[in-house]
Amino acid sequence: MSSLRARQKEDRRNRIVSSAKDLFKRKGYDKTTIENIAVAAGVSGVTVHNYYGTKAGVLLALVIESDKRLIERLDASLSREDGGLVALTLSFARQIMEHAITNLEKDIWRQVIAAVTTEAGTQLSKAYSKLDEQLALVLVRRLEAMQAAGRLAKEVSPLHLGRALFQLQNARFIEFISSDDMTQDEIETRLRNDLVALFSVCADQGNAP
Amino acid sequence: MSSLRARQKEDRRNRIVSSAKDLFKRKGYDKTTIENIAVAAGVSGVTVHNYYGTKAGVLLALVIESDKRLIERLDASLSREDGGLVALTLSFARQIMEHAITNLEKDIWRQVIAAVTTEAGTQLSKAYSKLDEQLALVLVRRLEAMQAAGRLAKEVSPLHLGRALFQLQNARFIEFISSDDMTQDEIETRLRNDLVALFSVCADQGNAP
DNA sequence: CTAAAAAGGTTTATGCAATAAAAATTTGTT
DNA sequence: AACAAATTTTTATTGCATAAACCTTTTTAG
Repeated sequence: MSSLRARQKEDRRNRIVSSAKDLFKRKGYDKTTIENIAVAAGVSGVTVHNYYGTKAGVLLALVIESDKRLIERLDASLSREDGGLVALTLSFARQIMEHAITNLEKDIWRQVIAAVTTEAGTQLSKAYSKLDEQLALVLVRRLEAMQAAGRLAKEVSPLHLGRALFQLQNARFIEFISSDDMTQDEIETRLRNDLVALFSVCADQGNAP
Repeated sequence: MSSLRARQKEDRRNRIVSSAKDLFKRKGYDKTTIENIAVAAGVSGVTVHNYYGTKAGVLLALVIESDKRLIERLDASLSREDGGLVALTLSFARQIMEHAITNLEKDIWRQVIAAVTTEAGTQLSKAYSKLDEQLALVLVRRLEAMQAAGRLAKEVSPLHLGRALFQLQNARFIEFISSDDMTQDEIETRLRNDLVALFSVCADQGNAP
């Protein structure tokens, strides 16, 4: 059962987040104040703080929402991808960048990245990290499918490979949003270079002296 | 020639940064105010802002100093490393983590990471990124040496491989400082898993359908 | 050597995020 | 209907960040 109180709270949360999203897009992150958000949502500024801790917290909540949708779309879309590992990873990266820029400006994404690290340990930050893990698992599932289809050597660990590829993609994604001048194409090139270089190393070279 | 003005300015910069380093270590980052730093350095609070823009800017300046020293030590130390790629990368990662925790607390490093992304485009942020590039080049030089010694296949690009390995290491480093509970050993394990998984993929699997 | 000019720092003032404590309101219960 | 509990709003404070006016000190030029 959901009491009136619980429903009202949920309602306020929704109003705060959607007001914030609206204002962030219209006025930019820096120019919108917590007070602006509070007024638009019909609550007091302190309540916004009580709910989300910081202004960045509100932003994080909003990003988490839209990322959940991304994961579903990505999972469906990548299953139609039938190239090699490089193509798969690049497609993965491209869709994430696409999703990012269609939703928010780069400078707002920079705030997101910053918030995730400074607020490490908070609920929202953990929730965000969890989504990252789920994104990595989307990749892992594709690798498992490839392995089952005999297009990936048996001795490779899909889990570890998927996580590694995700880390690499994520690092390049951060590079992408860190500069307004950086284009998607340039990032794709860099990521491709990473992958080609790594895959051109054979296992025996990696380990032995 | 350096005019009196230039020398005075340099002097103030030094006083600000060293006062800040001292205070950050003694009181922690959050507890030290810009005003504290200013008083300790014998300047006004606004001057600290004029010089470094933000409190995080002062922190960045201080980190850049100590990172320069790291690069030199790392370059020397890695040249004595004679294992495979995995061993090389792990040694690289270990020394960076070691350097990080002996200099500053994890929560201060989180502020550093956040500052680099939010202040993207500023002088200090660019300077930091440049150091990252130099760190990557330390790795690249080692790979070139390995290739020359015939311990790395001719078709591999040391530049691209070095950058890829650096990105991976850096992503795991950020993971390391993002949680107080995360140990160096755990990060090493994760990085090793990344590398082993990536190197177990052969070039033909990576590309073709 | 002195006076104007330029450079750079300080003072002063304002806006906003973040936090804490007290006060007021509303919901839930007996 | 009145009381108790939960939750929000009010009110107040600290500190980061920034802008503008004001001074001091160094340079430069006569």
